[in-house]
Amino acid sequence: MEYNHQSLESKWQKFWAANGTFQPSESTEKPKYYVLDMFPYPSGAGLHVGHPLGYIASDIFARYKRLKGFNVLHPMGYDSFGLPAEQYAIQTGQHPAITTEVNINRYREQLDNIGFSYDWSREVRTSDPSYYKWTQWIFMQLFDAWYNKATDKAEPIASLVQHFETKGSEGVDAVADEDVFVFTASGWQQFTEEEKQKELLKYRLAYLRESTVNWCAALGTVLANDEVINGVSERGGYPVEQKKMMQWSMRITAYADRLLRGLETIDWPEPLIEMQRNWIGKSVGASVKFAVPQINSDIEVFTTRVDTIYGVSFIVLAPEHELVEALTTEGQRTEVESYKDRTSKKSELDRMADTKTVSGAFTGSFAKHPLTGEDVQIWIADYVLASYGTGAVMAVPSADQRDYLFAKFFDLPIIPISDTQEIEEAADANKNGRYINSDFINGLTYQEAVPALIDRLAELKRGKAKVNFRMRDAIFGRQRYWGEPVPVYFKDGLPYLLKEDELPLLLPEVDKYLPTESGEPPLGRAENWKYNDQYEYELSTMPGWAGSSWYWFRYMDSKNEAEFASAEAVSYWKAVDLYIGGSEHATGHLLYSRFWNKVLKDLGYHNEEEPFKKLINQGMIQGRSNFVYRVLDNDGKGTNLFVSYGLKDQYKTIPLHVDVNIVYNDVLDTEKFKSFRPDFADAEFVLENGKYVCGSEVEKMSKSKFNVVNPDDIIESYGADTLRLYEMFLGPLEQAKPWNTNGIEGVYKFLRKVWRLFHDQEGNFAVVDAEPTKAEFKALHKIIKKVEDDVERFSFNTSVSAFMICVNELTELKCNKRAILQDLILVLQPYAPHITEELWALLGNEQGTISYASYPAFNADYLIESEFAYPVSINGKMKMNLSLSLDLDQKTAESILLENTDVQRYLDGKPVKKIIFVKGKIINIVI
RNA sequence: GCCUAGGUGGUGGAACUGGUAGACACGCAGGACUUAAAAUCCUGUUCCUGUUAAAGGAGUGCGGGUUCGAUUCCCGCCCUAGGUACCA
Repeated sequence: MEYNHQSLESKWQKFWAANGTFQPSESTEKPKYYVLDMFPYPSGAGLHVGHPLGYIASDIFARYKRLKGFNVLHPMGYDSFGLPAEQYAIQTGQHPAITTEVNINRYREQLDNIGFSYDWSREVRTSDPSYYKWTQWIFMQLFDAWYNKATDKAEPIASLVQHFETKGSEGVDAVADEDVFVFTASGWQQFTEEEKQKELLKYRLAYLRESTVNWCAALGTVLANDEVINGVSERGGYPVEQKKMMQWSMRITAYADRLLRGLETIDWPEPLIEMQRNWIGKSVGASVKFAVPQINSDIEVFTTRVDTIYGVSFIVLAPEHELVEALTTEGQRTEVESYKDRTSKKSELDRMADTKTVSGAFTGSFAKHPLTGEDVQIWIADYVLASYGTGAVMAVPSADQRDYLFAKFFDLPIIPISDTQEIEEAADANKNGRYINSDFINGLTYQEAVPALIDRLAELKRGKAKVNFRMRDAIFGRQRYWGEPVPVYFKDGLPYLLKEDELPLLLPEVDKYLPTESGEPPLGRAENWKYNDQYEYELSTMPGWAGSSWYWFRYMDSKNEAEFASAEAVSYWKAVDLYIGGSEHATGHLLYSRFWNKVLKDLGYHNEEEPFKKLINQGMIQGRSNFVYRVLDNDGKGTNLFVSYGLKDQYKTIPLHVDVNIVYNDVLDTEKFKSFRPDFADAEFVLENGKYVCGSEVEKMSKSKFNVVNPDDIIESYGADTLRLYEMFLGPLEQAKPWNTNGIEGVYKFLRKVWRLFHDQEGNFAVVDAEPTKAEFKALHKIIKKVEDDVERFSFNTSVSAFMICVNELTELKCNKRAILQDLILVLQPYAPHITEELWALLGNEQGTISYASYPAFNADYLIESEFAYPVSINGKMKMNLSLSLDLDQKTAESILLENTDVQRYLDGKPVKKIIFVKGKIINIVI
């Protein structure tokens, strides 16, 4: 029988599905292991060959762990709320649920073809009411919680209410809005219900507040900061403007420090950790108040270099700063107004791009330096951002380059503050010297000056140590249809939660998926969209990241109707042990998930501070486009003559994308090319060596570039096992690489060789029970050890090579012994599950039992060779081969060496200075 | 600018804590089997010198250093990819 991947693979895929082979047993002595893939958004284009890379890696790992005796949870689902289905609905009127269903079915079909060991009985879809019921439930938990800094965790809002009732606002140390009131217990009791709710909203983790949002008019929705790239929307590239709106927000800033600290406890790629760190953007410094007597107010600034305070020669405010109006004197009003006007006209994009030109305007007012009491000028300039810190900076031209340029341009004083500063050409921010021109810190070092200054400022009530974060609270509303409804209704303008048993709040039907005439979100079109026919429901829906911020819990207990997951399931499966996905989610999904995980922990639903213990980023697979070269006539018009790549420089040509699926190893199938496009039907070719060779280029995989390779086509011709092995063989998992089908034959050949090991030349099954030789055992034990090492460090590409070497060795040895081959396919099973299941069955084992078999043991004895020749260098240069027993001790080896006449000849009679041993053998002789 | 990762044959890539650089695969060249093709198998394939060969020399982005020995460690530079930015 020949290796027939098609019948064999579908047979085993059906077997696994019918037998529930990959459902973990809930009651077991085995240790648990949770392997998770980032679930996909089911787009209409289906999977291309780049998508499954990470899924294949995690599947290999999951199958490996099962063979190693773990109880493995390896689920899959769909992040099925999202913009494309809604855009499609706007264009065609088809309900997004239908589009989504169709796309999911196609995804499922494609995924099934690859032979993944998912437990599909746990599948989740974020757009399914039985799922989003719990997304809404979690929103309710967040609404009903506040962050207590004293206990450093979130607590039910009831504990805050109780505190207010008994002690008033005193002693509450919360992360909250800035405009919270101060009141006594009786003061609280005198609040009306409305006033109480209004006050509590300032503390809730999910809260409503007017905030500046990234409004994208073209998409008709607000976008999160990470959905805006360089001032345009990530999706579609439409312009984004700043707009004030009432918005649901999540108080993620309360967790800034814990999100930062947690990064040290998890095993994630360094670049990803770095990205989250930057995103959170913690800066340790001080806030300092500069008094402005004219307006009887203070300007508060944030600085990370309080030690430079005696170098302050002016203050700069963002043009949008709230005090600018009051500070502007009559004489300066025209100038300030025109400057504000100019900056407001500049788009965010221009303002970011243009960091070279210095601009600003003097307000005419002065502030008092908190320590010297001197007057410093107050300016406005667009290099100060309203959105960071306090929107105001103390300018120290001698130590900050931006301040330096500003001071030079407007001819403001530059005061050196350190004896090591060199400020002829540029600012010098070094902290190495001792201070000068700095009153009581003169002569001190940086380490001494900072605490002294903070103490003095605190004494004067002009400043204090402060930590500032770049991260903002996350906007949690989208003016969109295809998302989770927020389980909230409004009474007298204030939000109230639905009751828990009223969930899920189902997404209502609408006539169109567009905003209403009055500019309300699509839900404004729903008929009678009211709570108890009386109170308006929230009209915005949740953002895309809501459903994905907790989904790993749902897999633990996906059918549970009473809880998001049972306490038993959550305490058994704990956190995700291995998470594989792309790095594009670094500051979105992966941050929000950590946030929600911490909230749910604080509220007592589980006990894991971090949701994803180990994370691997699979590299993106790019497309590799092929080109043909069309010869141009004298008028520069395209002819029907195409010239091969190597000869194209002899003609005037224009490159055209050609479908990579009619090109093999860069050689064009000219017959297929003629039917590729109607106008190529009578194409003629200038060949080289009888072939038409195409050019190539690495680009993004996309339909328009004709470089999309569909996994289904590969599986059709080579099989899923080949696809799996080849995707791993392509290179290191974490590295980005172009897809190139050229090498796939080698992997396919390998699988046929495996098949032939079990069969004789006539194709009959021919495995014998004879005792294996030492050489055969050695080949086997080498591969067992290698694969074990490789899988544990996710080096799948080197394993594939090792398999090839092993099979070549066994072929050479004509090995057809059961004891060897049976273990070989067990080791190969995670990589190529179909062919190994088939061979396992051919060996007479019970069908399907391979998944529960244990990984073969590796025996070191077979790896140790007793005697062999190996090279020895003299003074680092390769000189000779020695044949020595390995387990010699150093002294014996030395004496043998020195007595050996061959060796002496190489040493030229010189004395030996040193003999270098590595792992028990002589590597080098120094003379 | 800053942060992170990386730079090895015609190509993808290998070399685990410094120890025979180029495993394995593709491609290419030659050969066997075959009427032929497919499939399969064998040989060669870093570059330079050398008629084949024997042999020698160079060689892991560039320039230095440490070491008996460096793709690996250190210093300085160049380039590529990803992230990020008037963040005070």
